[in-house]
Amino acid sequence: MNPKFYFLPQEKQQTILNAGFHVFSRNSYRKSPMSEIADAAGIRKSLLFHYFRNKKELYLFLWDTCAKITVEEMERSGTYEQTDLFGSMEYGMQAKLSLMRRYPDIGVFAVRAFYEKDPEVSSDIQRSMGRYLAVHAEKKLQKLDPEDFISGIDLQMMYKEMYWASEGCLWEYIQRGSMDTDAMEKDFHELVDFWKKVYIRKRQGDKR
Amino acid sequence: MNPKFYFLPQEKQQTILNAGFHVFSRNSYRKSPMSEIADAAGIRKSLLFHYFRNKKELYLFLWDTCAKITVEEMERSGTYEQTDLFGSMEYGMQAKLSLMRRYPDIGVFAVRAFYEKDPEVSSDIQRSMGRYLAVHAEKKLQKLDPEDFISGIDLQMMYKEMYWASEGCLWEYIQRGSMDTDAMEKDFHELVDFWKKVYIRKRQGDKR
DNA sequence: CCTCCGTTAACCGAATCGGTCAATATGATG
DNA sequence: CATCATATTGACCGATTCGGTTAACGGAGG
Repeated sequence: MNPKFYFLPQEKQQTILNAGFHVFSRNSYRKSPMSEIADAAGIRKSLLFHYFRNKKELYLFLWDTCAKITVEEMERSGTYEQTDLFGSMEYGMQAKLSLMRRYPDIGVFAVRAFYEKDPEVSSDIQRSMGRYLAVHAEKKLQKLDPEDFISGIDLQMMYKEMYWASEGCLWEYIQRGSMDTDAMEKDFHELVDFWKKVYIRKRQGDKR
Repeated sequence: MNPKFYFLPQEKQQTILNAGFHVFSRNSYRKSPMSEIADAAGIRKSLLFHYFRNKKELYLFLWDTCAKITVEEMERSGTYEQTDLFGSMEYGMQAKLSLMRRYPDIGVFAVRAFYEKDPEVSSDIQRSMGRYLAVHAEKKLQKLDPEDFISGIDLQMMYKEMYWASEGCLWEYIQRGSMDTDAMEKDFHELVDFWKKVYIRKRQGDKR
């Protein structure tokens, strides 16, 4: 990638990145034309080729950038330091939302890239994935105290259910095409509120 | 559409339909080549054009077929007659699963077609949608008796949460690319079980 | 042998693809 | 104004792919 790209004004860089995320998130690698990305970025195709030698380079650059800023955002938000389940859930959501406000299509792009089958890029994606695959939050489950939740509840199932619900909510917005992050934030917040009310054990002496 | 298509053996019809659902569900209308569909169906492109005059005709035929068999399956399964919320949820899921066993990509196809923007087909899709848009299950909510559920629960939120969770679960399978309907059935069933345990009010004198 | 018909190979013109490059626009400097 | 470096573009290329057509193939039945 041409280092001159980094000297572009932040805003222009972001526009180009978003154009890439957008097109690659809606089509497979092979069916994502550079021309379409250039159009979405408001520049000419030739300029896009000026910054990135070829399509593959742009694609992998987007993938790396995606991983980089995701990790940055997660650390910045303090999600990892949260010990409470619902707290970390909400923090994680906030991080995701803040990311999606700057890069609306980054989430779908990441998923699609991860499952991309095209031999021209799939191996590179999978290889670099090994580096980024952090020890996922599943560990959280073992630290949960059953006494904090309503009696008899299957904590693993609860966690899975919560995960699916938030993904399903996200999916609804994705399908619609418009990424109204404010509405999403509201929905997510209501979800967490609902979970708290339903799943948390009410102890005698608790306020509320 | 060439009426000869109907005289094909059921199995071959289904193979062609599935090939169409598959390709159109993974790419936009414009980026779904007829050749790819023919390949997926195991026939030559020219034969595909023998049954369907052009791409648009095939696409709209798939859309109509999709609507038709969905309605059929819903009626056959008896989902509409279910009065109990979780019962209708489970019946609906079973109907969806039975559909997806025969037509693995029909669900994603339907969603994608509904949001398709290409001017060559979007207007036709939207127009015919008006005919199929049944009075959705949302009415169910008003018939629910709050006494049946744990006290203080927001029923609307509960319903929304359940919907999202099932969609999120579905999404996970879609992304993975493989439609393991048996595993899905297991997951869905466990979900409903979980909901029942958590949301239903336990009355004194209830068995279990 | 012929006829019928499902099926195909070969082909067509147009469009699109990734990528190149000479030319132009822009802006700073002297 | 002239000069020069840099940012950006238009025009172009060869290869491929697209939707769609058509003549011919090949097997079954008479």
